[in-house]
Amino acid sequence: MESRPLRYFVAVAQELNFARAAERLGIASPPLSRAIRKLEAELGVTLFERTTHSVALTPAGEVLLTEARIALDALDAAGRRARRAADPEPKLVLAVKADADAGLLDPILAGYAADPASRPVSLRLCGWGEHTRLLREGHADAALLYEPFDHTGLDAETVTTERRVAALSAAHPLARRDSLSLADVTSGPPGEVDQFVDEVAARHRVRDLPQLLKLVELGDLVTLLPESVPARYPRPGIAYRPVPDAPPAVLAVAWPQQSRSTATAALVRAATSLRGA
Amino acid sequence: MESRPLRYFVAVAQELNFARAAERLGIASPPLSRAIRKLEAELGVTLFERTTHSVALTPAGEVLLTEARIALDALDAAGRRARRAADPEPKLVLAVKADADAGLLDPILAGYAADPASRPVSLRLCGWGEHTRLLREGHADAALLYEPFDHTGLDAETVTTERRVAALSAAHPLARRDSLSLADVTSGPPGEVDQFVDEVAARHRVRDLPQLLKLVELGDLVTLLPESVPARYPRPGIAYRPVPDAPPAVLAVAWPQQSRSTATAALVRAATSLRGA
DNA sequence: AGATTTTACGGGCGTCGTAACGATT
DNA sequence: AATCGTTACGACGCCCGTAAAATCT
Repeated sequence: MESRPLRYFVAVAQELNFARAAERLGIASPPLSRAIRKLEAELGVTLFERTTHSVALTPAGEVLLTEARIALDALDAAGRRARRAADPEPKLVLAVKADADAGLLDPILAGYAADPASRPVSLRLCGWGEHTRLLREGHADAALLYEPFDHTGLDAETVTTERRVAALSAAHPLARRDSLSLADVTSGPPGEVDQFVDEVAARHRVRDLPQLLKLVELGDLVTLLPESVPARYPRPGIAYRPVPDAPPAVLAVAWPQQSRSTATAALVRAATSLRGA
Repeated sequence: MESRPLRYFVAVAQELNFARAAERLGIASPPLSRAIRKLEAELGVTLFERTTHSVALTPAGEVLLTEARIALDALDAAGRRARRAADPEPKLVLAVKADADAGLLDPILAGYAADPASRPVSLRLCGWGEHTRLLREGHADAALLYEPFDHTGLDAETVTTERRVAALSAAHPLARRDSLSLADVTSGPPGEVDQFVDEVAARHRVRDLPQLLKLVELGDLVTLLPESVPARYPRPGIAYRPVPDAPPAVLAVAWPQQSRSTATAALVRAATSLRGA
């Protein structure tokens, strides 16, 4: 199994259209069509159900898509990590989303710097759910992120857990109460709080916390945040109210499972050693 | 990054000899030499320190070797899993080493068969430490195996924990005692028991339990075994003695981390539901 | 009729193999 | 002298691109 046909396959599977996929790959349609047929022949499996005006994945194709993404990520990561291993002054790259650190980034870095195995740290700021991709593709050595996330190929340790607060407009009727319950906020089935939080952000096309808070201030939405946020983002127009029955927010440090780096291990030590504090 | 040069690289890194690696790959030396140079150029990194009569990996090469193995395994696994996904009557392949099941294989299979999500099971018997390779390369859907093992790319749950017993010749002086301590048996630093067990087997080139017991009977060695063994392998010439201070043997069920198969999930349920019993 | 995938054909680039060279033990 | 990695060179094959055909909406 070669990697190039697999890249072609992923492109087609994403576009579900040979012409567009070919364009994205920078080749013409015919070679692409043949490459896919050859791949199907090699595997002895039909990957796409094609009619002239529609392309759909077969069950085998679905499986290959998820597996192929993993394999191709690993391939990219291999090259990138080898390159970085040749760096005479290797930096430790830590992926963090702005403000998604429970205020612990500085103490973690301070504790890390004191470790003899530590290295200079390069922060890689990233957005929603990018952490895991950066780790899997070899762009980052470690990441600081909130659960839940896809643990595939990663190891992780909990850094801290926080209670949640609801953020709502100061003018909102619920703001008059001192404390809220989960049902007041999510209005959905319980136990899906993490999904709820992600969906709120995704639905409004919000990419960072200040934007989200702006929408809250305008009364457009109510959301749940870790309790470390209010102290760092006081807003006159926003009321933060505890939600005692909401499950806690879990901040974790994650790293590629196969990592054998002592520098990464030291960072994990530094991050987890704050749990007691 | 293409997969073929990476396969070539792994071959050279394993053989540390271009000629032998080329032979193993079924090509001549020159193309291999050029492929490696090209790969080094692409990465901008030196992978081997070559003098005419010695080839050694650079640090970057070491990193690439471990990463490349993972990526190539994932690539193979992708093809194999896609093939198997096209099977209209898919079987669940369970990797087990003979006698390394704490006697739980039958109950697990029985419980599994009762699950509506279950499928016909095909047992894949394997040897020392092969389980993880079978999982990673897509040959097996799940494995039943003792800790410790390399968890990279795998998820696992504990099935059961067992106390350990020492197996020694009935004629051995220690056999007169009712109970032994760890120090009597390992004679090495403590806390390395799992390593000790593996090494005993590796050192004597033993591939299965009956062979190992034969050596024990002859008085050639003393080893630690899970306490489920004596009942299934009574031997007049062998004394089994409890070792209370030995850490327990942990039997686990493992599966590829990215698995979304309900059939695999059902097997895991069946295996872990025996914990209480 | 329009859009899309697939077959047909010709050209180029990559990779391979044989042969010769250089270097080290 | 022998062994091993590398360079040189000629050839084969795979993959690509353009053009045309087939098929479904």
